[in-house]
Amino acid sequence: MTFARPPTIRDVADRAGVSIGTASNVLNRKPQVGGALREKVLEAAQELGWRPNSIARSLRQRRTGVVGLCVPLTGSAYFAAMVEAFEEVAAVQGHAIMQVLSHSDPQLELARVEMLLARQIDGLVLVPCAMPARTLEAIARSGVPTVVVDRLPDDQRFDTVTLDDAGVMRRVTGHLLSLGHRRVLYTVQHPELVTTQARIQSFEATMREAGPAARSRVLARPENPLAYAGDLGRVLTEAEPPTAIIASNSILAQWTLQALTGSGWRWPADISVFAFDEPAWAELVTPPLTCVRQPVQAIARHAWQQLLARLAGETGPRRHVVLEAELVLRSSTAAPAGTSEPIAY
Amino acid sequence: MTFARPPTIRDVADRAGVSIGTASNVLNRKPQVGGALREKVLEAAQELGWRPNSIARSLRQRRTGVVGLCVPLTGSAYFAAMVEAFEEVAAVQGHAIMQVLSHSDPQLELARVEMLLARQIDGLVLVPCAMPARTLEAIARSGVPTVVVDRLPDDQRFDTVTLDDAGVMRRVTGHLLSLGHRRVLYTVQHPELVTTQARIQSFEATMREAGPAARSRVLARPENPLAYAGDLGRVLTEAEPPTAIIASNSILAQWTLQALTGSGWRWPADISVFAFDEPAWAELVTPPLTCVRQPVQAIARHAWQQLLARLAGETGPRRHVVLEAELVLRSSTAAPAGTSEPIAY
DNA sequence: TTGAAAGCGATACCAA
DNA sequence: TTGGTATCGCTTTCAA
Repeated sequence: MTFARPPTIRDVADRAGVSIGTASNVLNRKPQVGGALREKVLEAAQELGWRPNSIARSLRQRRTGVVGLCVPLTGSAYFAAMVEAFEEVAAVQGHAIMQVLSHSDPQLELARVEMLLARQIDGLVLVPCAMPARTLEAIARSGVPTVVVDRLPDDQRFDTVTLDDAGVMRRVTGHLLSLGHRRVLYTVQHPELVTTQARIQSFEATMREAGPAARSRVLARPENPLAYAGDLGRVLTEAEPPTAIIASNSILAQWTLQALTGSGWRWPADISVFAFDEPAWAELVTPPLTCVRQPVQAIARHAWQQLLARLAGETGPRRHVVLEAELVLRSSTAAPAGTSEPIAY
Repeated sequence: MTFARPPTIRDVADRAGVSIGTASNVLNRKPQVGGALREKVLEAAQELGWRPNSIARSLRQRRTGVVGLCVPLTGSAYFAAMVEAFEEVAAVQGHAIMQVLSHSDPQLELARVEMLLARQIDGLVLVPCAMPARTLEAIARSGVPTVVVDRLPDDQRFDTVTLDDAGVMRRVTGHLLSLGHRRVLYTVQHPELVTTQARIQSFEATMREAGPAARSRVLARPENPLAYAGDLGRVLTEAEPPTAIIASNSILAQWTLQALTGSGWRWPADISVFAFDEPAWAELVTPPLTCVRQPVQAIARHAWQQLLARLAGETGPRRHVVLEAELVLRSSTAAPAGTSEPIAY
């Protein structure tokens, strides 16, 4: 059995008895093509089972139709949804997505993004990790159209699509305050993220505005569920423990509920729980989880649209889209035990 | 501001005063390269900020270093983990992964895979959807080394890595039987999947062996959580309702618990629940969920290793790896109410 | 060792 | 309209 190499456009042209230029024109549905030869070429291509070699095409056209996507991970519901959203919207126009994971590590992020750039991606969507300076520089130098998503709101070198973190956090905190909470704990995994910092600031400012009795507190960078459970246990057994917890993502939300369950605390009776992200299990736990539903589809749609505009040659100033998130109030938040009276907020 | 096109290897060669062949040799760390020129070339490349154009390289070498990955979706914990596992193992050797989603639709699957093939991927990992015949044919015709994962155990055209579905189901069913259950419901989303069929057969056979009192029942193809809740409610209010449910994946597990919660049924008091897949929330629900932990890492590792062997030119007969899964017994399964006595199994 | 030149498979321009 | 040919950026013989 002989391994014939896949037929090239030259084989097709030969078989149809035309030049390869003509064959190319036919096979790319160019208008200037004659009815007679047209048939022969298509027939020949059909018979030979010709498939375009998009590598060769990419080299010549200087575009690959591939868009890079770099996210920290896909295990979180949030990023998984984002990846699916991009895949869907990309396929529509025949784009392919090459996805890499940074594992929240600046070095890995840089390496993976450089790999994408070397592969001549036409555009890039980046959800940066905490210290993305070198990555961003490499991207800027490359000149590849890029949309930065979800973190890093105002870099003037890139188009961005972000959440209104401060605004969302203000509403989240406000909701807890209005329930009567005055001591609130905010737990975060990556305090260095711009996103996180905006949230922390907004959290603390909002708490301050609530008056002198309000105590805000931040628990940062838990290593693993066990260590986190330990930290939480310590905080919750202090003299004046928090009466509500805000978890900064679905992983921390999970760790939080696990820790509470493990120690026999109940929510919202012993402590209210509010989570950023809407995990799949939000309605499965009892009582169900109050959380922030981030507009993943809208993020993907805006980012893609912006990227397409740049790919089409749009050269205007950088655009910064800021989206709002929705608070989904369920039963894991309630007035703290022994509340005097709720306060309108 | 002028947009200089990125420097090519020719620019580097010119600047270093050598031929492009020599430059290429230096930049690819070929041994036959002289110490004097070597420095000059590297310096020139550095100064110009030269980056290899891997499209050009791919065209010449007839390999891209890209491996395609086609999975039904990434929303499920199982596939998300699989994607991460592949990404990790691929990056080690400088391979890139181009991922597409079939959304469990044969047509989409075919289209996406053909796109991958047109892009000259070196190899492919496919988790096929239910009716993959045409996709498989296209792949076989293309000659691209392919590993089929997780479904389709014995196709002689491809290497495969699968679970021992029959064996796992036998153990799952056996566990329920040994707890004393005699009426068991198995709910599945895609009854056409070879995997599912193997599970169903094994389920029914194992139940039959348990004697004439044993009743097995399969609920197939629920459309959505609501319809499923309706179906379940109907079955559970019959004269002799099942005392245990086996859910075929984490999505059905979620729907099941939601339906039970919604109707006020409790597990395992009213009904035991056993799930294939280990969702992130398995330990978050109360009581925690008994489930089948599938060896995702091992699957990815085996598949990748097999693919690398083929890429390296190995031509032996097809290899079919079958892996075992682990039963994680938690509290959502227990003896049915009013059991006379458990039966060793 | 180094250089020159021939591809890789397609597109795009220009002449016929 | 069609054909011939240069070209995309790089690797890889093959001579020198």
